[in-house]
Amino acid sequence: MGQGEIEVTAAASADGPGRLSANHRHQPNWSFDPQCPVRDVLDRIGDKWSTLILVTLANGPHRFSAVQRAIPDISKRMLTQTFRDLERDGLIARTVFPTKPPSVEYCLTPLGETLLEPLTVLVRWADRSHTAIRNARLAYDGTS
Amino acid sequence: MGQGEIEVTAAASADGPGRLSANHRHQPNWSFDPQCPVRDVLDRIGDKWSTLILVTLANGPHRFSAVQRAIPDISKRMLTQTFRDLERDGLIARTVFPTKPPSVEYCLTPLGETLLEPLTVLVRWADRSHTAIRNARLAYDGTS
DNA sequence: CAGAATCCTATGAGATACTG
DNA sequence: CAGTATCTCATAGGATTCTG
Repeated sequence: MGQGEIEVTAAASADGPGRLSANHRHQPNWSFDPQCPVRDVLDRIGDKWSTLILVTLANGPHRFSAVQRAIPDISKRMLTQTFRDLERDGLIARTVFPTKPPSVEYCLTPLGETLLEPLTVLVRWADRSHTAIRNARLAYDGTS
Repeated sequence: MGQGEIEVTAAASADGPGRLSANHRHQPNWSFDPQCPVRDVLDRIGDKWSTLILVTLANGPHRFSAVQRAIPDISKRMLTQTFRDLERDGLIARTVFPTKPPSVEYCLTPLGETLLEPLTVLVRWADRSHTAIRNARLAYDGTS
């Protein structure tokens, strides 16, 4: 399986995650149902901050404020909330050090580390393609 | 570069896309600024429908209604809007066939196809990991 | 320092009805 | 069929203030 040929059935593997619907044999022979596990997970990852936080934690544990510095425009509210969500999903772990002013450290769990590969592939693509995308936008906006 | 070692500098390659900030040499020596190209692109891909639509178009051109069938709960409004955004970003192309009831076909552009690899890697991860995530959620909710 | 609690607003997104 | 046009609502997320 190279690059041009994509196995769409990846979204609908044998054990049922793809939640197959009326299979017409060809054409749209699968669908992304609302409670499809792929969507369930992607919806969570697809928020504004999760990816950024996970990639930030890619090179080791970081403290609350360290992550905030790495992502300048995230508010403490959103940072806390996203941390909780990621922790709930088992992607990051929270460690509290009972020092004078308490310090908290966040790090990736083994599960979270497995997400790094897909994410960095995506980030690298974004990095490589942003110029082409910007040009496309300019062209589109100019044409309209 | 295997799996455990992630090159975070992917978000800040040589030509500047990572938008380096105050480089303290170690620790948080980079940051995701608001107008960082990576974020610019990720924010768009990270909406509720883009990924689903792109993966749907992975196996060939689809008509408006065909995509709608593949993603049952998307409204025409959102489908149209997301199509426009993806077209503007140069990821998909729109072709109108002037038949009696007009039919429109959407397909990936070459640029859009390059996004398929990152996306399917992510989808496959979601497919593999959703069980672990669900369990983590149950454990977390139980603990609290 | 690392949050928790409120308050408030922008916008993502559904429902419905109309059209070339 | 493939949209466009409104209307409406939920909620993601920002700003601010307070605390162990």
